[in-house]
Amino acid sequence: MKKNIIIITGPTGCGKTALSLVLAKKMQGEIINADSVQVYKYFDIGSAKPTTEQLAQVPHHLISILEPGEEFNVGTFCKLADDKILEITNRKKMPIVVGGTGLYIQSLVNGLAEIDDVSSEAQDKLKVIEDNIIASLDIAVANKNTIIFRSKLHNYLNSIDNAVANSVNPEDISRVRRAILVKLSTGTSILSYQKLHSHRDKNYNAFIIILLPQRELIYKLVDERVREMMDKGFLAEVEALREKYLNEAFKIKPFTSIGYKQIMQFKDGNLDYSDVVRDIQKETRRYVKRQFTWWKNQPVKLDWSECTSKLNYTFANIDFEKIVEDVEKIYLEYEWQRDEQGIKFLPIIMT
RNA sequence: GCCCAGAUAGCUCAGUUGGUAGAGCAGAGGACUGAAAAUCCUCGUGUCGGUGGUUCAAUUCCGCCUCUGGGCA
Repeated sequence: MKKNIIIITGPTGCGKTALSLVLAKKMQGEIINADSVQVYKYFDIGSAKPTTEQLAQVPHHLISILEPGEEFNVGTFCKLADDKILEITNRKKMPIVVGGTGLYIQSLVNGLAEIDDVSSEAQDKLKVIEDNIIASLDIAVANKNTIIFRSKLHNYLNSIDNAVANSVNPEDISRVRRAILVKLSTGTSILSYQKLHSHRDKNYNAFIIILLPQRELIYKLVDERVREMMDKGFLAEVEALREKYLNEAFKIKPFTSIGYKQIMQFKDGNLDYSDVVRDIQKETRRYVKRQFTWWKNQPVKLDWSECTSKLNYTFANIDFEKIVEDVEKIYLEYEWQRDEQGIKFLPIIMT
């Protein structure tokens, strides 16, 4: 029988942490982190990790488990989270997955195409190919951010895997690279793997609580939160990490995330101090927008059962105890066994 | 009070030798199957400050008015 899990997600800064603590205490839960930056050690302030006091209140998993240079991706997340869910369930506790990384949650619930890890040979080969492209370009455009570089890489993909090349935008370097790597490594097109999987499998009975603050409200919360991060010493945190990793920094993934990226640019002298806060706020707003798009369309696209309930609150006098009471009632009313999909979606609107 | 320069998209501005306009930023919508806080796609109608005049036609030329800078008394 499928295991029950509760998931709390929503845009950054909407109160997921606060809600998760209250819910975990009430339901004998343990929290599993589903945030792609919080898995890294030392990236604390900028990733808005729960504080030490908060971490002590309830058992937390998959937070600060990696050194910054370590590789991590959706696949790894799913494996680790699956193990934790099993472990927690065996302890007769409720697994509560909390985080804003939509892809992680989707993949945990719906599964992931089964593709072996790409070989290091494939990775080396891609590197050689990219270096050759760079070498063939004029110095002025010999940069991986240029359109010309990207279109040449896309041409290469087209030569080894025409079908994916047609389905991927040439500018979309992440997907172009991934497609090349899979083809080089396995000899099979990534499209074949994806077709085989097609998001049909459901791994858990998942009760997905999604916090949806009104746009203007969340933008205000985001602006405030960025200012708070600066007050808490965000600059110093990045400065210390920068000194620690120096020339390696460009290889370290969490440095490319919002906030860390801008402060690094500032420290390199490529961004004025007056623009740092403004830029971080702006990028966070855009990120929030992407998260909205993701969650707005995900249930329909993945054929999740429609939400039968919806909760509304005003943020000004928000009471997490009350929310948890309401949430628990809905959760208990729900009869998992009778639901074919095993997925329930509970939006919480905040105005 | 006088002189000069402005007033055009939410913001900063470009432009129309007279035929009702377009960039950047901000913003909005979307995609997403092992880098996802990543990566990428699409989207610009606004009394061209108000008013009167010249003209077939005015945001554009002329007059007056209002406001905003700067200068001189």
